[in-house]
Amino acid sequence: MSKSTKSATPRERILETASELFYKQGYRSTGINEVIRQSGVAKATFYNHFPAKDDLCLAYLDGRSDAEKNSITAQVQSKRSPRTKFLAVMEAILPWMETNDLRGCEYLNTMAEVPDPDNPLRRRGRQHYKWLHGLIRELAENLLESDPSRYKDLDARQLADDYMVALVGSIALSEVYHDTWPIKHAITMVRNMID
Amino acid sequence: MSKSTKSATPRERILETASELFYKQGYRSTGINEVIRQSGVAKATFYNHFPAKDDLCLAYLDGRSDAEKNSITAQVQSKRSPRTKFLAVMEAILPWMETNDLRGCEYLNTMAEVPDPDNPLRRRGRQHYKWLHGLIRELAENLLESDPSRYKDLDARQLADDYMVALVGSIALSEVYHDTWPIKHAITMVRNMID
DNA sequence: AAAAACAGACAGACCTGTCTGTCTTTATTG
DNA sequence: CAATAAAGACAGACAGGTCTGTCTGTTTTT
Repeated sequence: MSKSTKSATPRERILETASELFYKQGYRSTGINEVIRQSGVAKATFYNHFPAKDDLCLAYLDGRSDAEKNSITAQVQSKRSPRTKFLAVMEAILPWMETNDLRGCEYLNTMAEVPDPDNPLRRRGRQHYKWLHGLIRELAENLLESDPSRYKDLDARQLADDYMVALVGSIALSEVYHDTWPIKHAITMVRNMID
Repeated sequence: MSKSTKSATPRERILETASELFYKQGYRSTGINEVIRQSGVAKATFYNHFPAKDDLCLAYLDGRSDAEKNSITAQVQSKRSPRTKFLAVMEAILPWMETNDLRGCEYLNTMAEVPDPDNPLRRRGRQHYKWLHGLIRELAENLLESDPSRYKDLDARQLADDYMVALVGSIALSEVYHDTWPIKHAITMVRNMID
């Protein structure tokens, strides 16, 4: 048992430990036994909650997805204008990445370890990115409608696609370079798209 | 033994087999025994050429890097104008990705499995992307110098950074969506950067 | 004759998942 | 409230398989 995870339920302890380890070390590099040991749980208890390792990974991805959705949604709502709401998504990436040791996106990393496109783990990644894409698309539409004359040359769909490419590219590149400059750069890219 | 890999030397057979398997299945998911079996080589022979599995992975990444460098360089040189040379890099990604079952970039995928930033495998990824970045930067400078009045508002450095973010983002996204639209989209993005 | 490739047994560690049995908590009763 | 029943958590041995890497010895190539 590692930290102040004593009061939580076994399932929570397992999931919390696994999320950390899967993210830091990768999915395949992290063994069930390591998760069990660090979460201070009996093996039977573990398999009672998660029939197989893949189920644990699914729970990990789902948990992260929910947390990210809540975090991003909150940050968008905290802004006033359509313009600042639009920019908020990309701006949220920087602090998130900085607190994560530049380990990149959990979905991209997991997908790299799971080649089969039909694997449920991969579906989760697609789902999450489709959600993000939809959100950005929506924010783009709101922005364009807020000042049609100014943004008459822009198309919401294309704008959202541009946004996604820049966002994902900056995350992946920052992992490659182990530096945050690509994210800072992508922030200005997104800003230039609409200014 | 799988294909027409009989005439090649054992080392070549090993490397060719491993490159396929590592790329398709991932590094950790591919066992040495599988490589040995499929390349039709004795185990002692394998360990005679590659002291450890990581050495094989390094050779795999280096081989791919060289091949990509040659391929991209050739495609750039086949173009005439600075503008088409500039665009050639991004345009080269589409056919490459299509022939690869949208499995994405071997460096991004491998780096996801190797968390330690100082691991030599990760260094290789950084090296390769720095090379690519340098090439694009050079092409950007040539482009800007070719018509200073037209491109007076552009900065080569920033242009190259934009380019890299779009390029990497489109590769990662196309793996997520298992579709080539992000790459096609990034091609127009790059085009819009200079037109 | 020397170097390299072949074939494959083997060691030791690690993996996921099962199983047995005990202890603790929680829920349901009288 | 108190006794008991049921559910869940604990501890850890164990099975069966896979992993990397070593080693022995034979055959082929140079």
